[in-house]
This record gives sequence, C-alpha cells and structure tokens, in this order.
Amino acid sequence: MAKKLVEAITSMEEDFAQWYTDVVKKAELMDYSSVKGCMIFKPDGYALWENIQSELDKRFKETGVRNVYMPMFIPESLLQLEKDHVEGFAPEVAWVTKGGLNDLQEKLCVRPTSETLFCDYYKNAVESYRDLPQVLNQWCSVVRWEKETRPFLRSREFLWQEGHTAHATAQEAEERTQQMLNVYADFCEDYLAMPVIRGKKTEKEKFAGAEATYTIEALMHDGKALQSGTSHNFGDGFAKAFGIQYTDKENKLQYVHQTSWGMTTRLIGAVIMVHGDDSGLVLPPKLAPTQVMIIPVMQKKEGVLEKAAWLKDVLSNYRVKVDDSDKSPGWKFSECEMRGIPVRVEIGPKDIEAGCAVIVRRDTREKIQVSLDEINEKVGQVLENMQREMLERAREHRDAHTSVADTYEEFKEAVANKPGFIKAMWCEDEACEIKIKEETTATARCMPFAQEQLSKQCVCCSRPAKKMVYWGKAY
RNA sequence: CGGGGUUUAGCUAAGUUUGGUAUAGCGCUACUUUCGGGAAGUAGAGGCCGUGGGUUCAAAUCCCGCAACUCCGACCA
Repeated sequence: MAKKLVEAITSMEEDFAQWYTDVVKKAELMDYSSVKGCMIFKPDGYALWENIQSELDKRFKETGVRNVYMPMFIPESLLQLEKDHVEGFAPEVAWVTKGGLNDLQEKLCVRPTSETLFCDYYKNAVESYRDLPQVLNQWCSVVRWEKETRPFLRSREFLWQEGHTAHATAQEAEERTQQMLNVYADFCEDYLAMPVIRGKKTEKEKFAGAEATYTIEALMHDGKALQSGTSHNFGDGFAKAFGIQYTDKENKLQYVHQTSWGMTTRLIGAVIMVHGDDSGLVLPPKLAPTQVMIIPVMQKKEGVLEKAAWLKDVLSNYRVKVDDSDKSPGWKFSECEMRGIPVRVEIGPKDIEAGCAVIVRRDTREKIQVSLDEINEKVGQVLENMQREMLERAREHRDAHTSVADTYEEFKEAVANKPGFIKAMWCEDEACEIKIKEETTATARCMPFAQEQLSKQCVCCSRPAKKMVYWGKAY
C-alpha cells in the first residue's frame, strides 16, 4: 500500500467513516445542500453518474429495453392497491398535500419507486398477448424520507434507473429477472472493477410486494457488505392487484407476470469504498471521466505548455486533460490522486530534451519513463492493466475477507473479529435469521446461486440445513 | 426515531469556564520570484459568531427553543 501523502484525508485504518466523508469532499464529488438529507452532485460526481448511466443504458438496450418517463407523483389510492408494497414504503414516503394555496382533493406521494405507476399504465396498454412483453425503463430520481443519511449511500432523494417489465408467462418473467441481474453483475465487474456475489434474498429481506428478489452484493474495504443492485420477480401479484390482464391465443383472459430492477447512485459510494485508498479516490479507467491528466513541469519555460498541448493531442483517444493552472506540480500530483484520475503524465524540460515523459499509475503509483514515440500505446496498456488488476485486487480482498462458520460459536467469533462475508448453512427458518441478526447484527446478504454444501446443519439451530447463505454487516 | 458530538471568514480552528473593540493558519485577489511530491515575499479583500427568543448598560460567551451536519443504533437502495 502506497504511503499517505495527503494529510487532509483521515486514514482508513483510523476511522473508515471519516475517511469516506473526507474522500467524497476532497475528490469534489458532492456538497451538502440546505435541504436535509439531499446532496449536491458536483461536476466530478455527476460525471461518474453520467458514465454509469450511459454504459448501463447501452447494455439495457442490447437486451431490448426501451426508456420512458413516468410522473413523479403517485395518488394515494394508487399507491395503496398492493398491500405488501404500501406497507413496505409507507413509513418513508413524502406527501404533497397542497397545490398552490389550496388543499388537494387527494394527496400525492412523491414516488419512492414507480411499480404502481407502471402497473396503472400496463392496465390499459396491455390487452392482447401481442402487446407483450413490455420491457420499459426510466431514469429518474426518487424520494424516500430516510432518518439517517450519508453521501451517495443513503440520501432522501437519489438518482436511479428502474426497469419494469410485463410478460405473458411466469417463466419469461423469471428469465428477465435473472437476465437483468446478470447485466448488473457484469457491469459491476467489467466496468466498475467491482466483484459481486449473485444470489437470492431471503423472504425477510426481499422487496415489498415481490415474489422473489435477486441481488448482487459487494464487499467494501472495511468488510461491510453493500447491496449494489436488485432484480425482482413479482409473479402475478401486482397484476391481480391492478387488474392487468391480456387475452391469450386461446382467447382466454390471463394475468401478466412482472419484474422490476434498479441500480442507483449508491454505486458511486461502492466504487469509493472498494477502490479508494488513503490518498483519496481511485477510479477504474473505464469509469473515470478523466483518464489521463497531463501535468506540465516548469510550465513557464518556453515550449513546455506547447509540448503538453501536443501530448494531449497525441493521447486524444483517451479522455485526457492538461492541468495548466499555476499551482506547483506537487499540488497537482496530490490533486490528481485525491480525484482518482487513473494516469498522470508528467512532462518538463528534462523530458522534452530526452524525448520522453513520465507516466504514473494511480493505484500502484508506479512511475514509468516512456519515449514520446510510444506513449500512446503505453498509456493504453497501463489503463488496461489497471482496470484488470483493480478487479483482481478487489476479488482477492473479498476472498481474504470471506470466512466459513460451521457452528454458532464460530459464527459469532467471525462477526466479532473477522470483518467480511461469512458463509454458513441455514435451515430457512426466519426465526434463526432474526435470532442471528439480534445477537450478532449480521444479516443474510443473499443465498448465492453458487451453492456449496458446507455442512448438514443450520449454523444457528442445528436442524437440517437447506441453504448456504452469505452473512455480513451491511450498509 | 433513540443516544453522543459539532456549528465562529471559502476551509480548519482559538476565543465561551470568568459577558466588555471578533482572532489565527490555510485558501482567495494583485504583483514579483518560483516549479520533477501540497513553494516564498509584499500588499489587499473577506464575519448578523447556525437560527429564533430571553437575561443584561453590554452576549460568540449566560438561559430556553429550533435547525443543520456528523457518528453509533433501529429502518432502508
């Protein structure tokens, strides 16, 4: 691990929560606003979201998704149609009760999620099997009146995408649910260099109104888990509550089967906590809004700025910038590191004379002197290596922080002393899940698709085990 | 929503115990010298001391509300 160069950032070891806040501020990703729990995305923070958005959107569209936009308000009567759903969200919705100076006839909630609006739409849009499937998505913000907020991880208004689909058969809905979870998982691993565990939520942890919830779970640097994306299969529950029926080929009325799936700006928090170090943010090259920062040294010397501009041109197939502000080079180096820019190129009179430049990799701080003739190719290699090695390193960290517990004693010991995932068998009785949570604070993160038979007994009650579960403390 | 902490210039803080002209460092502006890991000098600008009440001749300071931020729980993406 590289040594700490910037005093303004608290070290992770000392205080992880403070480290996180320091990085978020120092990397200029966000500011607090005057509305409690609502944050300001600054340009560098919003640029991360824009990149996530465009890459995900591209991947969605490859699977046939189309974008729409629904209203941001939901009439109270509509929200209440599905019982589990309204019970799940009621404690945290914000209400609009006035329009101008007058009370509204029916109060409107600010959407906490839009299942009800999509259902209301599908009720009319779907008549025949020919209208199916409906595979729609929207990019928007939603509001949940959270008690405790943290930048990117939990705010009262957050940005996300929510996909909502309707299908003719249960099987088709199930396939779409899993397909989107895989899109999410591939995106996290390939684009964010963040390894995830794919699995199913327990009954207790599943989404309000869902038949099944699938999740991807990532492990943060401090050993806490972060739910990074979810995909829900609703079966025909919402269809029955909202009356969404179609006529099949045999001219019989059938209920549709629905799914929904979402990812949020919380992913930015995940990237910070998976890859960051004591000098600040570390961005995977594919995600980084600026991939290469050129820092001229002795920039007032004749020819230096010109050479830097020339270099920018040479490297123009990457997202490249020149820092020609009149700060000292040392300042600019630190600034680059705090902001997580993957590659820094130093160019000064000495380099120009020698026909080379120094390239420095953010994650390892490795410095390489390269000839200007081959710098374009070298930078490309460094970016590629960095993307790959960041994923490998995160995977190694996760594996090193995953333990196995056969007995309840081992389990308690692991929660207390080994931050990270704990793999253990479970009988599928909610009583054990609740007991574990109350006694250890660890929750069932997911039942992974890749099941292993660790033992024959439930880690909690010793009755026959049915599922292997990843447990952990979560954000 | 429960428990702690914090709130004074753009940032970090001192000053509050014991009421009496609002301070410092960094940052910012201008100029000069600098420049390979947060450079220096000179001259400037910048504050309703979170907010609303109260006590007092006098409040950053004492008293009572409220709010925001932050951390730990509970809830959640």
